[in-house]
Amino acid sequence: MGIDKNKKDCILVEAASKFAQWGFKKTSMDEIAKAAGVAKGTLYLVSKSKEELFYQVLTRQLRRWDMEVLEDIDPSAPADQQLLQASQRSIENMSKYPLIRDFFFGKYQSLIPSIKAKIPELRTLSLGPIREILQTGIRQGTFKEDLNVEQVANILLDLMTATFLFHMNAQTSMEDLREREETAFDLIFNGIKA
Amino acid sequence: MGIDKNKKDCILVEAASKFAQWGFKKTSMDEIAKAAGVAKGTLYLVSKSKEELFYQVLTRQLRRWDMEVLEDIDPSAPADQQLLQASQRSIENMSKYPLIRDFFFGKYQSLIPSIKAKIPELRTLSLGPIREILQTGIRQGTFKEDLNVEQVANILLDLMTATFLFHMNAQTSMEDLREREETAFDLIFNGIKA
DNA sequence: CTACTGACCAAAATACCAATATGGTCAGTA
DNA sequence: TACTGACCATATTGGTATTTTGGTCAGTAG
Repeated sequence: MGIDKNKKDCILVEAASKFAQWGFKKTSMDEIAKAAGVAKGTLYLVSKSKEELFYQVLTRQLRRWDMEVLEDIDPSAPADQQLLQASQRSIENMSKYPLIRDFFFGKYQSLIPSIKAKIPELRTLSLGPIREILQTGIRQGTFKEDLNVEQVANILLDLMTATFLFHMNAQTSMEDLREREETAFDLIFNGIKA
Repeated sequence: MGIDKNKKDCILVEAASKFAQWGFKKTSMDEIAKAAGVAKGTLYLVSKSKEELFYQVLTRQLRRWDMEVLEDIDPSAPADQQLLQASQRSIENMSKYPLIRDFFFGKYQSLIPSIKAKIPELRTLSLGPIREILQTGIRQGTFKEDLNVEQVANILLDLMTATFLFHMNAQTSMEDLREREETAFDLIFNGIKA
């Protein structure tokens, strides 16, 4: 019972594509339905509103993002190296996943009121890989054992977001971005204390 | 020769007030002129265009911001304490100086094309206090002596921006913001290495 | 029976355009 | 000569007729 799994997948994929291309406001449900080869009413078997559909797309992309971040990390490597790789991959992903990036930038805040209530859940999802690596690092003895994992993970995510935000605004070169990433990571890992 | 200093000050003050209240687009030159008790033409003795006037207002606010940050810092205190105070004050200032905050958030990027070219100068201004404290700290032996001051200062500014951005988006409490600030600072100072 | 459709509706967005407001200028004034 | 404000081309606004949109649901196909 319920909607066909393949049809649902197709709808969510097409919706993601359209939302990424035109943004939330400028993408119509008709457009999505047409792209998915489905009647408009069917969209409402997937989600009860456009905002809800967008939220589903967002969480889906976020899970894919997480997978991609974790996917090219060597679990047997030292945690600090894992963390550096995860950071770099996350920042790369900001170009690849405009919806997620805009969410981190707080763009949907004012545009989609209902998303405000969902921030905690979306954040929790976003923090997945970092949190895991931090915990691994603590277990391995690479990181301080009294680390407030949740707090530190949030700060790391903020830092990545801001690094990319600046990169976009100032249109700095990729080399500058890389260098900044590495300095930031070194700073986080070793601190600035003499 | 040139425009009267008091008149210029008055214009810049009123312009700052109006821009902060209505934003760049929704503030008219007529409005500013009226508020400053001056004819519209006089504004063009201060700057050759509206965008240029906005830029002048921005640099002025930025200098005031810097002064306020430095003003309640004890120069004889250890550099790490100075840095913490400067960070906290900067984040407080984000509420007080909406124009600066929006500049950090990259809001004028798309709105005022000419501001893109000015980013490096504005950034240099913004980094003033942090840079100074970092250098003091290195001289005092509080911070590592091989620190890339410019790079680290930029990262710290990014981190503050992002911390406040998240605070705004997720509408977290002031206590949460404070706690996050402190954890972030501890992280920057000591690092996460075991 | 039920997953799915698409004509349908109220509400929102858009295209259009006359009226107004705006950024910028410059001949004139105090 | 520092300053003014009427002036101009252009951009923005308000009003509104028209189209599009989010969402529904009676009906259909399998």
